[in-house]
Amino acid sequence: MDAHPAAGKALNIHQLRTVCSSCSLRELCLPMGLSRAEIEQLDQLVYTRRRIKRGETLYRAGDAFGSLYAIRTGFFKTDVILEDGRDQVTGFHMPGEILGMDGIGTEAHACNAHALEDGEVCVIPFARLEEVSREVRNLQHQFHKVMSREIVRDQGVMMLLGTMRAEERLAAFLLNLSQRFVARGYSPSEFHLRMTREEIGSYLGLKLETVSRIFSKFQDQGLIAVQQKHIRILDTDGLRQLLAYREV
Amino acid sequence: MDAHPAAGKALNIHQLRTVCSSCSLRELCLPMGLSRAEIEQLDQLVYTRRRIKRGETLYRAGDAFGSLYAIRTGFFKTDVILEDGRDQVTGFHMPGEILGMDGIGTEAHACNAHALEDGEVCVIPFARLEEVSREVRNLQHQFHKVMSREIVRDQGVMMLLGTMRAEERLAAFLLNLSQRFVARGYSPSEFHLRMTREEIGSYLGLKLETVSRIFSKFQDQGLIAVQQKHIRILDTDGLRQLLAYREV
DNA sequence: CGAGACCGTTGATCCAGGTCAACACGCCGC
DNA sequence: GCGGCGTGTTGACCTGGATCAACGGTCTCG
Repeated sequence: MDAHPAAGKALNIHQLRTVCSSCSLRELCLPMGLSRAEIEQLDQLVYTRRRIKRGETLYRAGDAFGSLYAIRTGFFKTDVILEDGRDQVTGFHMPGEILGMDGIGTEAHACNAHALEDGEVCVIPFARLEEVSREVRNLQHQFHKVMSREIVRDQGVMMLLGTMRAEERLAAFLLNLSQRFVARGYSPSEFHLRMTREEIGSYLGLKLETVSRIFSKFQDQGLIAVQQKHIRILDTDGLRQLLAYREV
Repeated sequence: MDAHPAAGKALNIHQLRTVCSSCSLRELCLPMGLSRAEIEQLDQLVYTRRRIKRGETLYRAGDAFGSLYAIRTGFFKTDVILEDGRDQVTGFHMPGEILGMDGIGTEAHACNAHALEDGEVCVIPFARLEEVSREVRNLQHQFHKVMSREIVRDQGVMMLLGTMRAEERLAAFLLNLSQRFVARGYSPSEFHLRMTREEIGSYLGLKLETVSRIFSKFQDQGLIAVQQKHIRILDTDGLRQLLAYREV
């Protein structure tokens, strides 16, 4: 801690830490592809952060929609719950990803977003985002891309749920996580699962016992090493072949 | 046919038929909620139509993305195909719905869009849409809502594929179609399925035999009357209860 | 209007994954 | 350090829907 910060420069350390232009995730998040000047315009609208503790919700289905949230740190899940209690995890979300776009259409959130570990999000007031993106062409386009990619991601999940067998689903899940960890500078082959077997199962349309069994099977086959939530991928190609493999 | 159209007024019958402001779907489609003046600005960018014959594709996965498409007439399906040939129908689409948003993120389409019957779409050049929506606040917002609703729709499909049993899936499917037909002024209880059992199965993550069997079962139970592709819903509440019904 | 290709239905059988049950292993607070 | 609870593993068994197979209906196009 600087006892005597140089005047001016250090004045806004807190703000500096808060803005997109100095954020280490800017290459993954909404500012992706924007120029320095454009990111500075983004800075003007993203000035609030929110800390979420593990187990807490960022928003719930039915909550009035007002903002999007960019994940800064922590791991989140989104889910939808039916009246009868069945729930479907619709996604796991990492730093740099945007949450809350489900709320735009109806002014109310359609799903629940939970923190799987303590984390922090940047609050992006949506009306302001629309305002600024009317002026910053690239921001507008970038935001459209983010939404579009969410639609494509969802199609991938449908494919997984609709056509794949249990082993393929798990393999696809692990490879997808691995890829996303790499993009964030983490190891592609060794990571900590923040979610339970039940949550993985819900996401993949499987029961927790099945998830557990297949992890054990993959371990027996030398594809991965599992120790509770700690996963090490030993044979990426082997996992890939599980996906590619088809009788004909 | 007017042999002697009144001068002036009839000059642009073709154009009149082409613009959003005189389109009967404007309450469902992109112009939803826009003022007369705003819709006229939309007219300036939507001036091309494209006819698609049954069985033809509107676009294919990998095609360069340039435009969105608003369905004017006809029934479409979108699907994703894996290298090994398995395919997943990701949606069935009716007049007033927007196709192509999957392409924005990567500049290339991520799925295939096929016409299930002869139809016509309005071509919406995407760069122009972004341009105009930078000027027309409500158009911008409306477009964001359309994308958001697509995301929410996808979450519904995930729920269906991930947590529902075969009968529930079919019941949900029929109720969803019924609802969308009503919104378009058609009968809620009697309609023609444009897709095959196999396509329904693909969408619902079931095999065509299962779809066929459950249709027969629903018929035996007096819930619906099926004759090939012609469906009559006899007991809407009965179908709803299939969804609501849970052991606890 | 007749042949052939789809498309849909139904029956018999099979099996992937669900269900139920027991137990093991952290991890927490006391 | 101990009891209890949430989480994960594994086994035995069951079942919903897949698979395989046969056949009937209907749309299409020459």
